[in-house]
This record gives sequence, C-alpha cells and structure tokens, in this order.
Amino acid sequence: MPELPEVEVIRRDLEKEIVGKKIKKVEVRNTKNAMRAIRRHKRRKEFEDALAGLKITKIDRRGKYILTHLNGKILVSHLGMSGQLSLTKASAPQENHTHVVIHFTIGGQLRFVDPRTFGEMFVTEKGELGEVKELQNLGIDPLEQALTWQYFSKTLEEKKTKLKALLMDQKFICGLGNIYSDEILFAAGLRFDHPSNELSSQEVRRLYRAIQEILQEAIRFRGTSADDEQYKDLYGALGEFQTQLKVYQREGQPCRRCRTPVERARWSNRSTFFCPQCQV
DNA sequence: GTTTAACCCTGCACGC
DNA sequence: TGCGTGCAGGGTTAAA
Repeated sequence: MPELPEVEVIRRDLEKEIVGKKIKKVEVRNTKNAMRAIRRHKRRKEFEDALAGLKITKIDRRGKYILTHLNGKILVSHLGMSGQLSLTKASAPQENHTHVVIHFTIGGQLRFVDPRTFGEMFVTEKGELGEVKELQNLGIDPLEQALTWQYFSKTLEEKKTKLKALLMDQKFICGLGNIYSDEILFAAGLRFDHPSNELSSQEVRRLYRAIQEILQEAIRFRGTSADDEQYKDLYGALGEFQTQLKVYQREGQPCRRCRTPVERARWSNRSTFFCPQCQV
C-alpha cells in the first residue's frame, strides 16, 4: 500500500511526465466503484468538466495526498490501499478497476485504478484547498525542514501514547503507514508499544534519525512492493525496498541483526512486526 | 485524552 | 471444483 515514499516516487515521476500537459477530456467510468472513487462529487460530469481543458502546472505532495495543480484548480488524489496511477498510451488495454481516465491533448492517458476503492480523487478550487478537512488536519511532513528535533521531542513527551500509534498519527507527522512505522521502529531499536513519553534523549534522537533515513532509503529504492496488492509506479514497475525490509512481513524469519525470529503482534486491528530482542 | 472497534471494499488463501 | 470465511489495510468516526 502506498505510503510516503511510494507517493513521493509517483509525485516526482508525475512532475517529470505531465507538468505542462493539457487535459483534453476526463472519463469517469459509469460504475458504482468509480462513483466511490470520486465520492465528493455528486455527478461524474461535475468532476469531468472541472478538469477538461486545463493545463497542469505543478505536482505537490502532502503526506499521502498528491496535489495536481491546474489553472485555478487542484486535483487531489489519495491512493488508499490499492490505488495506482498509471501513465499509458491510449491504445493500452484497460485494467480491471480503472475508475478514472485523464486524456491529454498530445496523446497518452493517466489512469486511476483502485480495486479496493479506499482511494479517491476530487477537484477543488485553488482558494478552497485550505478548507479540505483532511489536508487541514495533516501534521508535519517528515521530509520537510519543519520537522524539527524540538517539535518532535516535545510532542513525544506530551502525547503519552504508544510509539507506533504516534508514528501513524497523520495529525502528528503525515505519510507513515504500517510498513514504514515498523521499519523505523526497528531501525531505532524501539518496540511499537513503548510509551512515547518514556524515551531517553538518545532514544528520541535515534527515532528522529530513523524516520529520515528509512524514508530516504525507501525513496531511493523506489518504494516497497511487498504485499499481495503490489504497489506499482507510474510506469507499472515494482519498487525494490522490499529487499531491504528488516521486520515487516518477516514473521518467524531470523532478525537480520541478531537472528531471533521476528514476531508479529496484533495491535489496533493492524499487524505489527518487530524483533523481541533488538527492540525495547 | 487515549484506545479500540467498526466501517468502507476486493482479492486471495484457506478449510471443508 | 466450489463455496464460505477470514484477513489485509488507510483513514475516519463513534464508543468505551
């Protein structure tokens, strides 16, 4: 499932590929799930007409949201669990669960494919972006300069919650999901259920550094394609960070550091993977 | 304030 | 072979 690194890889590729292009027309499939994909719009036509004829000027990212800037408008996309943006020729066969197709004037298409329909797309006026609640609530992006050591350690101290809950809390820092929070906690040598306000300053520092390092590495490897729902980039290629995973989905396999079998715990309706020896 | 569970959904693995 | 069941997960919301 796409988390910050995957979304950032897609953002960078979109920036390279579609900035400057003009949208000829947009097609939303006439299916229940396609309507679910654009659920903030009452009618397909409203979404389609909002984008037709506009030129793409910039691609931004906030947490796991991709913001495609057009003249006066912004197309907001969230890939949910199984969403994929795919850049193809118009002649390429259409995959199952393709909900939205954006046609460019110079040819080629951007398709939104999402089997589990947790993802969505919507169009907003540029001036109204600040009113989108989900974006308002997002915390600091961990790759931005604004995530300072001071803010990070102060929040950990104040929150008094389990570390994994905090890492996955999009209102604190945005973009981390199940895979990267597990990998970050392993890299920092901390357990998922360690109380956030009971860390030494050295441990806080390790965690802070692990966030930056794991995310940068994952972007360098073009994201993780670990699950049955394999993440694919804009061109349909898989990421390669799964070869680097230390604990995620490695239950029963020896820890890469100490050989102790990796354990899996059920926490808050999610699986969490950790080394009982290396993480305290 | 924090934690848990349910909800939305589909594909897949599994057992019978 | 085929059916039913459980599970996976992101984000939100309601309840505990």
